[in-house]
Amino acid sequence: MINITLPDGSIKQYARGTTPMAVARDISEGLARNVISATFNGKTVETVTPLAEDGKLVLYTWQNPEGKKAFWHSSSHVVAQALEELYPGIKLTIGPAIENGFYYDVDFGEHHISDKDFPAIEKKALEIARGKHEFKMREVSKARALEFYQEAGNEYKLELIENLEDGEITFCDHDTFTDLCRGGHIPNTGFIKAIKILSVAGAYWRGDENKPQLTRVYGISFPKQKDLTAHLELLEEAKKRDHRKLGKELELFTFSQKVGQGLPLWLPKGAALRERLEQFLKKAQKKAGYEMVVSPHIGQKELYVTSGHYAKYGADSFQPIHTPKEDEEFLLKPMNCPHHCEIYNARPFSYRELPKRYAEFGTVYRYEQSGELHGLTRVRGFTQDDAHIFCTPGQLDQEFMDVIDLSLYVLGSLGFEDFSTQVSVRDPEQPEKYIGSPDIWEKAEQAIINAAEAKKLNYTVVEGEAAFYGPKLDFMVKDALGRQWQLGTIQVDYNLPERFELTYKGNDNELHRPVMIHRAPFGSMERFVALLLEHTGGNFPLWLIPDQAILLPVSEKHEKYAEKVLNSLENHEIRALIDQRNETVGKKIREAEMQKIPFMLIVGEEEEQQGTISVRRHGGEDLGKLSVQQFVDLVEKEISSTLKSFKEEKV
RNA sequence: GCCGACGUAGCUCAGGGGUAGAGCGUUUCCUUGGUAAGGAAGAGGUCACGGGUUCAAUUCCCGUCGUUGGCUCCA
Repeated sequence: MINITLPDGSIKQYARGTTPMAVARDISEGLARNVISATFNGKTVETVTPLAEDGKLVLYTWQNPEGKKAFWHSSSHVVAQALEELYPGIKLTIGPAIENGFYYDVDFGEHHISDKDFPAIEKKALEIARGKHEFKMREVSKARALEFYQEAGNEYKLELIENLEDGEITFCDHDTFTDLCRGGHIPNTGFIKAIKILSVAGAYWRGDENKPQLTRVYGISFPKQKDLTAHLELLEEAKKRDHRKLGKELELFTFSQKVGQGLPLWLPKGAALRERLEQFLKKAQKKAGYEMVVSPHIGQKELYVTSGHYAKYGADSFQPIHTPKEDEEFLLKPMNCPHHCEIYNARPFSYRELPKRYAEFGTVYRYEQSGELHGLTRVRGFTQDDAHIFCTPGQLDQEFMDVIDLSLYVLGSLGFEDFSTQVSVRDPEQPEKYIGSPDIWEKAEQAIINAAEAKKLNYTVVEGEAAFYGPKLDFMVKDALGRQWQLGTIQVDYNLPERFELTYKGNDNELHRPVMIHRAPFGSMERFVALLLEHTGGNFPLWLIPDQAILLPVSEKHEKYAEKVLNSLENHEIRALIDQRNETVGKKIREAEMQKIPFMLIVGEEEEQQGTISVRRHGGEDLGKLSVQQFVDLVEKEISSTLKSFKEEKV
């Protein structure tokens, strides 16, 4: 007999060789029907794997992420079988589960597939799934495994097997299909009731652009047809919220082929919105002791050689700008920090004067590869809400925590409640990727973790994600559809002060190196606006939205009155406009709704008589007739409830 | 940059070897209206660009540019 510990802590005895499925059946018939995956002592096992020792067993259903993983991984086997049957001679490589679904990387050889082929693949895969074929794992010797794929002529699988130890190689069979596989499957293919092939894309073998390019087939599957329908609806919703679509509809920004790809043009409404975001942050930064600085868009190449950016990004950035003078070269600035270092260098500082906090909405240029460009989230010219804090090593912890406060204030004011943070540290395996000595890195990493602890942030540490000049803390925001975005960033930097020979005089009358903090709570204005658009679906917070109210005169007779109301709204700094078109009220309302304007103010005979406005909220709620003053109060109250000032005194 | 898809009116899209269509928008006229589309008429297109095949190309083929889904990278 063996002792099986379940997640609730209970221990049950079973005959040696029992299976997770048998345990599930012992607990309840219902669980047995739903269990699709299990871990034993932390290791993924099949639901039919015999358990030979005491241990902890966790059973998973579709409701658990682990269950979904097994489900999607199993689905990739089924799709792979379908592909092999439809396109004989293709070479399969790897087919893992991903966050939402799975993919299979395939060398299609002579075959070409496009989205027109998806329905046939889905049909074939579903046919296979309906056969309720069991997934059966078996151990295979390395020699046998190599032989199998040599016969199949699949050099990719051979490469995978070469890197595995004899004795740990397993194959998985279902129906007529066999694949090299580590394991973690659902009991049989019959659980898969809905399969959707989502897209195909190129992907290099092992992510290396020097290796052959494979075709990656993305798909997703579900245990119920209605789950697939719901998922497709979510994708539709994401499409509706796409910032590129909304940006066009709401006239915020555009792109021009003539100007160049990846170079956004901000339209008046978008520019004004950006301006409000900047003012909002400037106000908070002023309170937090920042000083604004301004630096030009280009700098001598030498500047970036000193900073190390040239060595790191030179090849991938805009090529140097030459002047009439021989050998003189300038670069479009890829970052603001070198300029700010030189601003710091403008005069000597005493430790009594630190920290210095230099802020600038600095526009930077990076030559992103054309395939990387995406709406406003990945562009070639963008404005960072950048600042660099120069402080003594002793001030670092406090400064870092203050920046966290500022970032939290920014997120709170814009309605992001669901976020986490990530501490990015070195990859210990690749020290050559980073500049600066290991002990300096060690100190910087520790400072960040200390601050995150002190601020009780929900954080995870990720190795290898640090910038080349220092570790960082990133804010990861979940938007309304649950998608993760990387936003503001705070980075510690001991390297640039060294490179630019920054100093301050300490109380010992000696020169010391300051520490630098790079930080950008928005990240970049472009990306932040994109995220806000997708998060809010275009329904920005009232303080930020381009048009807060629109006056809708019932007929031309009431335009004069509408203008009068508009005037007094403007005196109260409410952004409003009048729809003066010769259209019916119904039509004006419909279009104001589609423009997502928060308040529709209907003015007609009655309102003019009473000196009121009829207020309709976006979405249809009727707030009745209000005086202009009552409406102004309403707007002001709503704004002040979301937009508190930074470090507001409690009264 | 690489692989796939796409590029038709200001916008969203249909069409297809014989030089083009819808809805919305826009213009003009009628209508002066009460909480998500009042009516009529008109204007608007070198079918992304360049080449090839063809009697004939917007349609088929090739290339370029751009957009897009990924790969690598990053704010």
